[in-house]
Amino acid sequence: MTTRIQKRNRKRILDAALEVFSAQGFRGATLDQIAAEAGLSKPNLLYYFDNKEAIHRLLMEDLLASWLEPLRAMNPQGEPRDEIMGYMRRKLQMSRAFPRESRLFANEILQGAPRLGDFIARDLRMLVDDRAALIARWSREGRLAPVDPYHLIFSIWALTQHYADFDAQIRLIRDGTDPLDGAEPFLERLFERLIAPEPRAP
Amino acid sequence: MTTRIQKRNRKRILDAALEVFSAQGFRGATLDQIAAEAGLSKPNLLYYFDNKEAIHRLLMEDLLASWLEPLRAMNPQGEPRDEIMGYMRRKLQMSRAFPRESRLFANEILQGAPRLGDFIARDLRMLVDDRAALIARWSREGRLAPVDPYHLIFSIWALTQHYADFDAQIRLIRDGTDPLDGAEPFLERLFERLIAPEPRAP
DNA sequence: AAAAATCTTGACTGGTTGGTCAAGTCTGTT
DNA sequence: AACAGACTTGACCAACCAGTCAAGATTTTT
Repeated sequence: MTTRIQKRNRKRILDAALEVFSAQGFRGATLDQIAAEAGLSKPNLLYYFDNKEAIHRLLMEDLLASWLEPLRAMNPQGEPRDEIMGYMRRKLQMSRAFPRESRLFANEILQGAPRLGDFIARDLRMLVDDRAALIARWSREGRLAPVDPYHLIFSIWALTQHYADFDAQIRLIRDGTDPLDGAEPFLERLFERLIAPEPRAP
Repeated sequence: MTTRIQKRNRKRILDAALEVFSAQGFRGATLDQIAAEAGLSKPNLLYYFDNKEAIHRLLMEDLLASWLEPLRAMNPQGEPRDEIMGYMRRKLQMSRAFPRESRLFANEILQGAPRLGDFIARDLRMLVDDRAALIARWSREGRLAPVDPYHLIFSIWALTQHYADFDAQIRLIRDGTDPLDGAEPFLERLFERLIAPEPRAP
């Protein structure tokens, strides 16, 4: 049974850990930093989680579901262009709402995916293969421009996650204005032009 | 005066440090890892560099020049579409030739640009502002499609660097094939379609 | 109110990390 | 060969780090 206090403190710890791990990576983060950020003592942290690894693992597990969902939500029965634009919009929305989660994921990949390797090679890969096949079919049917489906998916990842992962850089260049200002119409146009099929020869 | 041995060992150390820093970030990397990677003892490392910070700083300084150059090489007198496509191609080439440098930079930005903040807010920003103005002019003159110049530059960064920074992920999904396979034609097409001006109304 | 269960922390430990140093080895010059 | 300067390293140190523990404080249950 989990008490009221447990709920509150576990949440505090995970939020603090997300802040620190997403900025410093697993090795670069310390329990002292996380404890300070959470407003708890270090032994108290370890009363709620077995060790540093366990905190990180839980964050990762929470990440996984939300990471697959937008792509999984793509509907094979839908209108191709709406489905792809919808996926792009959902990913962009996630970068806006969960930038730290995006950076946590980026850190994991930069380090060579030591903890998420299995998930990526199995779950994510299966889903991507499936969606790539779907997009390839749509292209073959002339409902999308002929386009490499894997690179299309990667380009959606790259463009949407960039706004969260490189937030610090964009802020410094654009002098504090929200990095995502104007991003949505720009990306709409970009992908619209990329996937719009040429008018068919009669 | 720098001797033959100094030259060789400094290079070894910087190469090893690039390997470790780009994968672990500054805080996550240890001198022992770098020393092992370089095939030298730790005190020997510190015979050639004052401290950990100094090694990292030198890597960063080397990075700066090569980071600005492709954008600086954009020619205001050139043909707009060639200049933008050329810039994209140069950036992609850099991701192919220097993936570790790209990841080193990504790590720095993920951490909030603690060491490169000044450079970004001053040098990079000035250059980007200048090129953005150039692109805006080209758009106004009808030589490019009307497009937000900042987001155009960011999209080139996002798409080209993604192949270096998320290399581990792409490899796991594409089962070992070179992540950059097919990337160049895909990006050519993407940016070609994005910036091609609509035929003018007569 | 008192007992039980839960929560909190100061003080500690063993291992790691960045960095020092004195003593030794190697290399180039005469 | 012998000397000077350059290079290398084992042994060490203080600070930091993940994690432990016993003792006390707080909350919940009876």
